[in-house]
Amino acid sequence: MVRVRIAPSPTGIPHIGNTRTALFNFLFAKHNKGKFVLRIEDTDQKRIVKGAKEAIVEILEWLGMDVDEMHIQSERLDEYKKYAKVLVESDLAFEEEGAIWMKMPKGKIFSWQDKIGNKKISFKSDVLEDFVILKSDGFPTYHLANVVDDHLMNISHIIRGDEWISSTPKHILLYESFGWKLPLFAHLPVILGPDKTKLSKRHGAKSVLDYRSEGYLKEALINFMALLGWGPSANKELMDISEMISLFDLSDVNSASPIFDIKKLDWMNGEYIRRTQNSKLKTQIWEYLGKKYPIQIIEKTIPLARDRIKKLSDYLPLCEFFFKEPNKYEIDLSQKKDMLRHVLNTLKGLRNWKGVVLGEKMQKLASSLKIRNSEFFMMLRVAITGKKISPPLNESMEILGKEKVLERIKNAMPL
RNA sequence: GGCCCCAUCGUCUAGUGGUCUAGGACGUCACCUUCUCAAGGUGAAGAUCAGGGGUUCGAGUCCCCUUGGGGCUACCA
Repeated sequence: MVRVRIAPSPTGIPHIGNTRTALFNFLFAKHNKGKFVLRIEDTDQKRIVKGAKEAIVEILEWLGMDVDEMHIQSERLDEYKKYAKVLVESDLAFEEEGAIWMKMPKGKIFSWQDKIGNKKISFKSDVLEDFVILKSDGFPTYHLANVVDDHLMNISHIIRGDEWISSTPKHILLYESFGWKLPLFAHLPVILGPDKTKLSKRHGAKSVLDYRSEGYLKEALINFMALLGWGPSANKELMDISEMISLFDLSDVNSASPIFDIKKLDWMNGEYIRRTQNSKLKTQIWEYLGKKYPIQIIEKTIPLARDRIKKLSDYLPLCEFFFKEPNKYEIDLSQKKDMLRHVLNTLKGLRNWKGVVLGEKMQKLASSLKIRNSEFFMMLRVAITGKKISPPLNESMEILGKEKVLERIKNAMPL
């Protein structure tokens, strides 16, 4: 029975690095029809950040990584004390200054076969030192709590970040001292930032919640994280979660540290937006914007916007003119008064207010005014939207409606 | 400093001794399409597989060294 766990400490909001570790655990568990356990490692009281635990749970829920069990270490203090005592009684540990220390034996070699890269890693015990397993405040250190819990919770595979490699010999010592069976270890290479150093809050690594509020889709984020250090042999890129689950294999995980490149995430997010059904995208944008804009108008604009946005947050800058009048014009229209008047007069008499019809009319008008199409449309675009970049004008005018279009052209004409 | 891990286009990667004068994706550039911007289509540039030694008939793929990068070295996790 495969049982894996993620063991975050509630010292901050998880970023891409922690979350990818969770994802790999999740994929591995599901692929093997095993269990996915969440264990909050809140054994360092000083570093606990309020709300972090809730954020961890929220992120897992948002991404759809449902946990089968949840444990909290601070509720299990008796357990750790009990096992620390066992070690003291068998003379493998000792007490000093209120803390309990594990004795590091000499002349031993600790080694294991790591599932990432399928390589043997070994450490000489002589370079290691005695270490604290129970702190003087009564809380265990990571090493003790981790080993005790992983054993008690029947964890079969420990899939965690690379930064734990140097601690693994300590954990092996503990397992051996208790006479417990060793789990399998898989140490994931850490994700590096563009500066090639470890992704961390200190380096401004954004929390996963930040990505959500910037308008990234969970499907895109998951897909992107999965590809950081994992290359399915099929060489597939765009995959939904069920495909990832069926393809996932620890032996396909790279040993080298990947660098986080947001450009590819942006592209992927755009891909996912383009694959989202109109009706679903409409709701997502409406909710993303705090339900403040009329959903009927959003709905009409979706076909025009979907190919033009990479993130949900790109929608408003592109489509804001549908909801309110421009308050400035990106091009000076002061020399265009005559032309705008022509447009106004032509449009006034128009009965059939459809994009195609508008298109034909405008083309004709442009040629009769002897002005290049592109120039003509640009003038009109700025007059109506205020901007040099907008969705296609004819369709936008149709959505906006005759009344508003006429009004805007009028307002754009300098006195 | 010590110990450990790592090394294929700018980035994510495919590649597990011969089919690799190294494939795909993002990004970049050009062209097509076009009312702007996108999207889409076509194409291009971009990696002497970090460097040097081996092993082998043959190495990106195995071994060693060097270099570079990263991690750990707390009564943090």
